[in-house]
Amino acid sequence: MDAKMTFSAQLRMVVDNGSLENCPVRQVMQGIFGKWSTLLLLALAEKPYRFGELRRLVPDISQRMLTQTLRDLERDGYVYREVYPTKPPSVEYGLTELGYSMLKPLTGLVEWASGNFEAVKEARDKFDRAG
Amino acid sequence: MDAKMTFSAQLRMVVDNGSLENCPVRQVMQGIFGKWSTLLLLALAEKPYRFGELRRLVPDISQRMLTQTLRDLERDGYVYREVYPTKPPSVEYGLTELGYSMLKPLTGLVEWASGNFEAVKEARDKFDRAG
DNA sequence: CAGAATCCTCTACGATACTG
DNA sequence: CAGTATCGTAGAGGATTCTG
Repeated sequence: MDAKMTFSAQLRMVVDNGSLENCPVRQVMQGIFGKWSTLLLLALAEKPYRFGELRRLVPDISQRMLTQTLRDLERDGYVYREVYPTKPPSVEYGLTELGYSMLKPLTGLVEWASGNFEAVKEARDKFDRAG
Repeated sequence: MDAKMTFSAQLRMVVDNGSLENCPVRQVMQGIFGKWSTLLLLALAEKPYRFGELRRLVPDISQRMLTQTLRDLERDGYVYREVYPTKPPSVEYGLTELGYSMLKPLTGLVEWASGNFEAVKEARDKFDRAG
């Protein structure tokens, strides 16, 4: 894909393709924008982790959402799942090549948010004060 | 913010800060990841538009969500809102400096999605076939 | 034209309990 | 240890109607 495409060309990529429900770009974005997806991808970017380790790394995720988000990330090809037949079983999760590839632009956004959240907060406060 | 921070440092930025509800980085990301936010930001990146023009550009957005999403983007400081006292009134929306600044990393993600949605689709199909 | 108000649906997410 | 299964809730989003 041409990295120099114009904004309007990008907009068309996202708006068109029939109905929005079927737009592939939107479908990909939806998979990344869940409440826990970014967090887990960042965690796995460091090194592979086991299920229980991820729970401890992200303390307020529920067990249900950890399972489900990992499944979704695995389904989209960002994360692999490796089961070791020990007793009790241990399962390792890690990023795939596609996952690392996607993480680069995602990290750009995280870094922007880290560097600019104060400006956003100020804008919010100002907007709320203006009533 | 140091652009060279490690992934674990980024993770801590997102995980820590007390409870996740209060994490400023997450709050910023949430504002960008809505169903319509990215679409509207891309549209406004080209040039300022009026309310009705945006409706036509993004046909399947409901009037309610267009209003609300524009309000949210304005509140976070990404979008300005300019009212012209004509009859009937016309309202122009456009990106602020902060909006353009944020759009750069966001565009990186959109371009990644545009270039890789087929790989994601293949991963999904393979996963679903495996049952 | 650019919205506000109202009502409704759907699903993402959480809490809890149970299992190979 | 690494999950399933079930139930319940809050909020995002949609459809419709009304207005300065």
